[in-house]
Amino acid sequence: MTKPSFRERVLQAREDAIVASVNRLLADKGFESMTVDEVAADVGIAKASLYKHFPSKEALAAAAMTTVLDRALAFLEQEAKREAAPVEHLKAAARWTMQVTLAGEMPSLPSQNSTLRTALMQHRGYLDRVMMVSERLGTWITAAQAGGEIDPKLPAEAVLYTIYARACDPVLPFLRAGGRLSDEQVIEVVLATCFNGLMTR
Amino acid sequence: MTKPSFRERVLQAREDAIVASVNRLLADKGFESMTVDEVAADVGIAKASLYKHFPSKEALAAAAMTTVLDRALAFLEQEAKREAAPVEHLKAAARWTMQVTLAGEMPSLPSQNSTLRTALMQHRGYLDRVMMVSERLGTWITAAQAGGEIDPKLPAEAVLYTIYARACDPVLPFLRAGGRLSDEQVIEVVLATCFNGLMTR
DNA sequence: GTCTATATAGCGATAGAC
DNA sequence: GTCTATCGCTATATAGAC
Repeated sequence: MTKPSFRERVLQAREDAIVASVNRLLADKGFESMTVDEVAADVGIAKASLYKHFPSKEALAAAAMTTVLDRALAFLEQEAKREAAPVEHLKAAARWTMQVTLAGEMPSLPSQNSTLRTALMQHRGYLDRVMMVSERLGTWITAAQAGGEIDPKLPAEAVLYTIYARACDPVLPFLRAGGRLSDEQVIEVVLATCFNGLMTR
Repeated sequence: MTKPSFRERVLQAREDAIVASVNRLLADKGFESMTVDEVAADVGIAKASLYKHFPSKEALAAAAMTTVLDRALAFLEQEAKREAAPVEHLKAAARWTMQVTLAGEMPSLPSQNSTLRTALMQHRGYLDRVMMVSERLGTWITAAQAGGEIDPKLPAEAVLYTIYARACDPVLPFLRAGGRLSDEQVIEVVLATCFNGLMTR
């Protein structure tokens, strides 16, 4: 790990700017509707220059998703140090996810048979990070089910997917559009329905 | 309401076939990835013929969404005749929605700033049906909250959106892809997490 | 690596014959 | 109303000068 040269650092900064733009546009319009021209315009460079950094639109998106996963891993690492019951860690993870989503920084997953999906499935860095996040959450889920906080009758993978799904929950933007709740209130409502259910306890 | 001629009936049948294809393709790939050429090929007619029936791709999708809403209204009407607690009606509605989704017959909503979304917002028939479905569910939600079955502290619109959101819950296809659960089991698991929450009761 | 300019392909929509 | 053929546009991606 040698010290990066000035030239390398300015290049890295540019790539960070690109990824940030992609992240936002991806969250706002989705992969299919986002165009490379838009990204270039948003970053403020020529489209051809983009392709010197990333070989394809899919690679662009994959870099954005990978970056978000790195942010998630950083958060989870901090959260793991906190003293709390496993289910509280899970709630914190879901809350973080929804905060990122409402902040417009959560690139929407490739819903179905997209070219992006096949590209991601071959992207080592992406898959590795998904695995790491899943394992971190998985240990909390197992512990929470063993302790009876999370319903032990639920398949663990169902719990995992349910938490993941908060990242693209359409209830979040809908409730915000209603205008009667602040972003914080929206998150607490969805968090409550997620962990407590719709029915009265 | 005069009896339709033979010619009218064969035309209606063709439009039904078109809508059915659109419905499936929309559920499978989403609006942006679905192409009009695909629809034409799937129906087995020329693309130009499609445009004699529907003036645009958006109109095609709107017709599919409207048809699904009609199916939903028909189901809700039957469900309303059944003797049951309000919350049971809501569960039945959510279950029906998920069944349609897993059957590949639920056109995915326009996630965000799509051209489809603006088109739907000007489509009278679509908006009317959304209103009717929302009102039907709304009365059950109000009754269930008054009776204390659904948590009265939750905003009614949050309950409504949460039930709507089962139509595009990514947990459904993910759990199915896991291969360890039948479609019926997948639905019951998601239904349980929706109404009971992740935590043990 | 950055730019301007262009290649190439696919898409929504239409023209016009039958 | 159905078809074949095509328009017009936009998108991803690249060539080539600097």
